[in-house]
Amino acid sequence: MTTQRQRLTPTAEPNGRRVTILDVATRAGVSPSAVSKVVRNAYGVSPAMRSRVRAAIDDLGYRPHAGARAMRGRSYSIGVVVTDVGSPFQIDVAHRIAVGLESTPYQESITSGGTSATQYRSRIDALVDRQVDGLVLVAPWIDPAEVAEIAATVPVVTVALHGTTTDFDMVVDDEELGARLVVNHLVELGHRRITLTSMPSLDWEEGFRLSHTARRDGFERAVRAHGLEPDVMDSWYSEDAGYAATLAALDRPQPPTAIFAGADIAALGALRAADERGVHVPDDLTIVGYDNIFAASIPRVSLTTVDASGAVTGDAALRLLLERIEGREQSVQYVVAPQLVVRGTSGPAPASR
Amino acid sequence: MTTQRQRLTPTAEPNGRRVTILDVATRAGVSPSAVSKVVRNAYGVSPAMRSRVRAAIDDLGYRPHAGARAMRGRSYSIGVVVTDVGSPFQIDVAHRIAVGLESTPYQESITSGGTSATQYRSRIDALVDRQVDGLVLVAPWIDPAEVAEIAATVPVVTVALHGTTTDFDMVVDDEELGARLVVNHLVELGHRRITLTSMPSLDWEEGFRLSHTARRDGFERAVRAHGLEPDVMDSWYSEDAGYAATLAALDRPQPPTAIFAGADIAALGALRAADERGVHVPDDLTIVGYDNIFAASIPRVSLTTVDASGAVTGDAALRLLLERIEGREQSVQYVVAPQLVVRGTSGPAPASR
DNA sequence: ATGAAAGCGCTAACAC
DNA sequence: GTGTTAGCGCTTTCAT
Repeated sequence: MTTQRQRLTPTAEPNGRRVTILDVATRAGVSPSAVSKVVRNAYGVSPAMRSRVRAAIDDLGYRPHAGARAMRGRSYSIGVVVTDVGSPFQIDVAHRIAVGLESTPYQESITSGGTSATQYRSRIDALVDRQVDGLVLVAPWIDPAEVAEIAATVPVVTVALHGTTTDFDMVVDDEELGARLVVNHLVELGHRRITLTSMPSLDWEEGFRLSHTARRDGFERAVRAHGLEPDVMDSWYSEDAGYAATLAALDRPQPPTAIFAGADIAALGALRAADERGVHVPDDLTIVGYDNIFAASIPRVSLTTVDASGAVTGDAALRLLLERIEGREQSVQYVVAPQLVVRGTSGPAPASR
Repeated sequence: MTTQRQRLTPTAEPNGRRVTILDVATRAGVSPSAVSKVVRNAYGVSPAMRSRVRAAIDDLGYRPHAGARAMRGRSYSIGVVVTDVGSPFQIDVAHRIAVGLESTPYQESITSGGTSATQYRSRIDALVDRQVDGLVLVAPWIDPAEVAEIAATVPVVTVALHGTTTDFDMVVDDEELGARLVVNHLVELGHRRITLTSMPSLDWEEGFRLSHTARRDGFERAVRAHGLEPDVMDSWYSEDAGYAATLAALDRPQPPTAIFAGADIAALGALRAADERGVHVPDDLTIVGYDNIFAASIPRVSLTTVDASGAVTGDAALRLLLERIEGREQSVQYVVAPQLVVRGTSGPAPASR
């Protein structure tokens, strides 16, 4: 009880001043550089000194000033930019990174990318201003050329950006495969008229593609492989758009027997459209999503979908990033295989007459 | 490790060095402090100088070094700690803060609080190390005494922490009122046997309460106001727990006619239990949740619930925090009224027929 | 193995 | 209104 126990706030000094490395050095009777070495687990400290310094650190409740560290060495923070905080996959990825970082000296700083490419870019810049030691960009909306520029300054790992580059690391769910799994599933069930509701590709998507484009490409390829002609409606990944697209599809003279909504959120809209029209799912119409969001698992919804495992993706992204920070020079691409999750909204095609 | 990196933004510097305030000053033919003033929109700069400096900044693509700024002045970053990234309310709050910050020089840094009080605390500490100018703590799991300590160092706004304090600002959804709205709704529908499934309170919750405790208190009070005896089951806010609690309640000799699940996620479990048992909702059993998560709005679910508006809450929290940073000394409590959202899972009590 | 000293990029006094 | 100067707390040579 005689010594200053570890204070919760770093203000063990008599005056309210923040505890600095100098205070610790004085207390331990060593030099500031010695303390610095201990803090960073650097080479060249005797065990004796190490323990004395550690004790002083505890006594004083010393915590290194991140800004000051960032000026000379590392900031020990890594930035994560997600585009859609409403996406469970993206949240999962971010969460896994946060969890994985717990056993490291790093801390994540998550930010949501905003609604435009400009905004997205400015978020990244702000992170770079904060001297993040690395960056994970989930489903980046900006031109990969820009990503490459950024990657020249700081290690970058992209998630859900499809393509090939030597400028940064990438982790992708194999969404072409995911789409193929869906198509195969549908064809096995006897479906021949399958409609995909998708999203328009972005301008820069040559060489690189975002999720929806990869899914569309995978869909078209898989459908053709079965000798069918792909039917794709340009829509959007939203509940309303899925609803509208489905109504339009059902209004055709020859409506599809299966709708692959491209994303669960759109599939929910499709489901609503079918329910309202009195079209029974899956007897009259099969609906499949992608993403395996939480709502898809609700028994009353029971949506057949594709699971991309944000956990595996997040783990991989973090590992790649830390490797880069440690000095790896070569770029790496990490591909995760998705899984089909068959639930209640998919069934045999209605007997063709 | 030290490969020659390319520059991030168009810079006139020949080597890859970062553009500093000195470079800008030289380019504009002024002093560094002048540049600093322009950047911070500080007082005492002539329009002529301002525009020259701005031009130099643009030419060079200068961006202030956040760490260096943090050493002398502000870090221009504010920390947001959420406990549950799966909670749409919390995500909403964080998102609104991010959006609100867009028109300010500040940037948010969101972090998820982890699964224990210790972890939660260490996340906060890491944020404080980064010299955040302010902190928003959403549903903080740590003892309010600790929050007060932190608030002595940096402005703090808590969200969803019920109580009174002069040490920090609070934004709360009036969850007692929310619970009362639910009870009144149920009683009006003729229900007399109403069961609340809730969560155990934390140790420190005397004087302060977290959401579930406030909801429980509100429930008990409202039920008594109608001359009934409160029936509360200790459970948890999860799908499985809601499921199990509902099965247990239905197994009673005198099962309830209405279950107030305390949270939507638990209500979904309750719904599953009822569906599995062949108990029709709402004819045989009414189920009500709280939070208005996305899944509650799906037509096939159509859950009656209470909406707390994460948007309004987030806006308020940010406003309060910025006021504090600007110098307000007095603490403020901001209470948001929730709204009952009546959907398809609530109906007239069966017993009264 | 340890410490002295020189900055990192910026802001805030205080000169002019 | 503008420039000069002195650090903020830390890491990193480079002595010893």
